[in-house]
Amino acid sequence: MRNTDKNPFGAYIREKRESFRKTDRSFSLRQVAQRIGVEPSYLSKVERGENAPLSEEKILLLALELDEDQDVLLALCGKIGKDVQEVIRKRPLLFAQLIRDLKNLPDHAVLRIIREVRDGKW
Amino acid sequence: MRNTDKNPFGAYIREKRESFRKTDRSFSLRQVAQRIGVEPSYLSKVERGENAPLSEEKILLLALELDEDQDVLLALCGKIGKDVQEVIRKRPLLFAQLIRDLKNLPDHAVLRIIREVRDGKW
DNA sequence: CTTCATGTGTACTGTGTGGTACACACTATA
DNA sequence: TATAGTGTGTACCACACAGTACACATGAAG
Repeated sequence: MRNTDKNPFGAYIREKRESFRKTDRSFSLRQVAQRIGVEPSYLSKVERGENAPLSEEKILLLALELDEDQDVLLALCGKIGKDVQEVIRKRPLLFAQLIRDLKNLPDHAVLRIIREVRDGKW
Repeated sequence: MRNTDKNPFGAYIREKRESFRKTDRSFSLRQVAQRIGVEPSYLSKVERGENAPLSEEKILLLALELDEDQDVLLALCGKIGKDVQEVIRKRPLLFAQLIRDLKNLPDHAVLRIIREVRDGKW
């Protein structure tokens, strides 16, 4: 596999950051890097997809910065939030199986379950 | 935290293996180690909780060996199966949210959902 | 023209992961 | 009593993860 492989995370956040930057000069790479707590050179590598992994903590900060969904950004990095992982690990028989059962359901069916759960029907 | 911390995985599989061993001498540490493809000294460290991580692949083999549930053994190691992870990463908005919503539901409620999904009601 | 901010290249680091290789002491057994 | 098998201690290893530190070239702004 090539060095700059097709991981879309870097390109995605770069685009998002630069779009913010058009109206807010505080969204330079350097300043965003400082706000999420990494060196500019490192964020640069991240944005160019140079196999520079971000920790979950930084990804969550970046999601706040760029007004993105945390779970989506984590997923783009191949990760899953620790809180979600913990839910599964505490009741693996239940949750691992449920997820496998839901794997092939279409979105609208999963959404229906979510709605029913939220309505407190359970 | 102490070196041999309170991770229960090692003690758990040791007990299980030794119970098998009472009726089947092929369940010595060495032979099981060979069957799952690690060095005996390493499995020894695993069983004594000496911070010796097993890869998912070996854990799944061990689950077959010891007639244990794969997801449960993985969970005891603080891991989640790659297949389950992939389901979540492919549709993070749906699944991460669903899991958080189900977090505090009692077992029987989750089971009801599983049953309904399996009955094809969705 | 200088000065400041910006993005990037290069080198380096510590910790965790997932192991191997081999020697050692003990035990069962034939 | 040889010897085969058993569990363990010690040393070592490669690679992934998650970065820092600093120099450099460029571009914008005063």
